[in-house]
Amino acid sequence: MHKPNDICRTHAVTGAWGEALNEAQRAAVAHSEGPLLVIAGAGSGKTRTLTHRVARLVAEGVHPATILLLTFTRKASQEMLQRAARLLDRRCERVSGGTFHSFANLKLRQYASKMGLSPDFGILDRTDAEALIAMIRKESDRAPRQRPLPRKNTLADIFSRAANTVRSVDDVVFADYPHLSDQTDAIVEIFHGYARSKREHRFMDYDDLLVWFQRLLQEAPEVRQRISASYRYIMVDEYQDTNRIQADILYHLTDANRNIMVVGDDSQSIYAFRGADFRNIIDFPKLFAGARVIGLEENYRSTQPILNLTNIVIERAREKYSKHLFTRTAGGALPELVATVDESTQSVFVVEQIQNLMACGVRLDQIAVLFRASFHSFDLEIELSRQGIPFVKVGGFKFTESAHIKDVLAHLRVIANPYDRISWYRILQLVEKVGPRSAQSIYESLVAAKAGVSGLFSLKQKGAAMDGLKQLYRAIDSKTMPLVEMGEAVVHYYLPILKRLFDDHPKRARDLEQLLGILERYRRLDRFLTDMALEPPNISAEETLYTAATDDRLVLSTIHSAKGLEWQSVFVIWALDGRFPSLYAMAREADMEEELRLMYVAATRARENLCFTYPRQVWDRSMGILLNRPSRFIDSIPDDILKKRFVGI
DNA sequence: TCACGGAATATTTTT
DNA sequence: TATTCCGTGA
Repeated sequence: MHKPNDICRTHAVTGAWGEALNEAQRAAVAHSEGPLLVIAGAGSGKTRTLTHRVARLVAEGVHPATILLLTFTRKASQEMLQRAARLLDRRCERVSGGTFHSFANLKLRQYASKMGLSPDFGILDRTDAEALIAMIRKESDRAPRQRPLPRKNTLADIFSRAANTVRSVDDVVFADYPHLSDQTDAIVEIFHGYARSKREHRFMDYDDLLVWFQRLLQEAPEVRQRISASYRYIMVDEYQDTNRIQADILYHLTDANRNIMVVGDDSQSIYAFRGADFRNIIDFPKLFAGARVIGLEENYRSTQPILNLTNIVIERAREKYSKHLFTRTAGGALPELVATVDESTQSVFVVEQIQNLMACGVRLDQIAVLFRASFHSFDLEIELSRQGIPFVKVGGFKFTESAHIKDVLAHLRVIANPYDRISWYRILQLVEKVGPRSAQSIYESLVAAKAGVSGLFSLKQKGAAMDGLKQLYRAIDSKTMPLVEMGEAVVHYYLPILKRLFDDHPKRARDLEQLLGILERYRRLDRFLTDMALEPPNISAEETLYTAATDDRLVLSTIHSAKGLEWQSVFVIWALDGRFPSLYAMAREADMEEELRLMYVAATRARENLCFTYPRQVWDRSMGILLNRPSRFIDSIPDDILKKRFVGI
């Protein structure tokens, strides 16, 4: 099925490494100078096209380091370069690239002085950022209020959205959080406090990396010239998920050479809630006049019956590059829409179907269950455990975000920077008898003492906590030790705390061993800490050495985390109007459009079997309404495209 | 001021 | 599921 007739296997572009390309892909691979937009439909060989182009350029003698490949995840860029290396040779691995954030980080440190920044800034991940925001919020919360200030999580969302959409905090609150508009002044004040504190402590959060890099390129022409001249070819993956700052960064990066190729699918833009603007892809030809546009519409993934359905779904979108996916494969089962009596019947039904598929010889890891929100799978998880079906859940928390890893990292961060307020607060409160109050006073006297880590003892009365603080001091007074010993000392100190705090400490202790293993690969603490924030190891919190042994497991995933992946059989559960699209999205048309695209992404993950399920009647407590329709995105589709079924008890 | 336990609650989350 | 919130007792 991967060998349609018109493939030109003898063409010079593909001949060297023999992997077939279709005509559109070949045109994209052969493109050399000037801007190029590739609209790559789901399953149309996007990655193949990118990797072939990298290999082709390198094969023709372009120096790898002058090719810049920007992606959203480190994993994506690694995989692409490895594939290119397999096509050609290891030179492809020397292509410049990585994530927007890691690239910004690199260049910002290099040119920090141009912007009056210190090159040794620390990086705040989302958890750190929230912790700092929480502190600022507490400080500014002296006056009595009729209503509590928004939670730290909400505040971080607001600030991040303001940065990513290049709007003021006022605007964001007014437009996107109208229910908080009576607190706008307080929110803005916290925002300024947060910004001030970051500068004072030389911290950058994820958004700052992009914002400052954009500013550097814009305000320092000589730097812009130097950087842009050093990349002859720029390629960007998942362009539909870039935000305005990223688009602007790219624009500046092409100052010297206009050889930019972006690849994306506007129909799969599902990160607008984080500031991604799918208009970037629509506007690309306006920004880069004379841009060539190539569409990849031949699908190599799904059967025609599945594509018939997904084409209908995406037809319902308002604004898009219209595309119509097709395949040359014949046959295939109709997608199904199954109503069940209630949630537990839905779980039972899905499990039965999975068992049927297994009986037919389908491997478990070729089956996925997708859902809108990560808690939608809770009931199913229980049923799967009951039936002894192994599964992995992807999406949600990352290895480096779990509390125990953050705890250990915080100790190391204090060693790297003894005035790191966020980390001090965190580790001090791990000491017995020390709460928020004591942490604050200890930190304040520590800063005043200006004696580094040993300033820990500058506060006179600490009474009950003294013993714990001494132990803490012993663990982090290790500036001169080799890195690994430093880590070991911290973990050794932390293990008893781990046991006190977590019931599942054995599992978490193994994670810490892994962390030490990673630390061994580094020689500099600051590099290690930066990498942990920007390029965390690719393991989810669950995915330890232990569980990785069995990889034939069912996949449970949020739709967001499933982007770019495919399975033989896909179940989309909770396809209930009000859950998917979620009630939250219904107020805003743009949000509904994104939900629709999300449904499209879900449906296009399936190769052969696609099944939607929903509980027929669900009472929504928060809104006080009865949900009893299938998702509007797949409602009223004729039976010869989508087969309907009801499952009772 | 701190620790602890039970209850409530939950969009999505590449960096 | 797992984090966070809130009340209680020390």
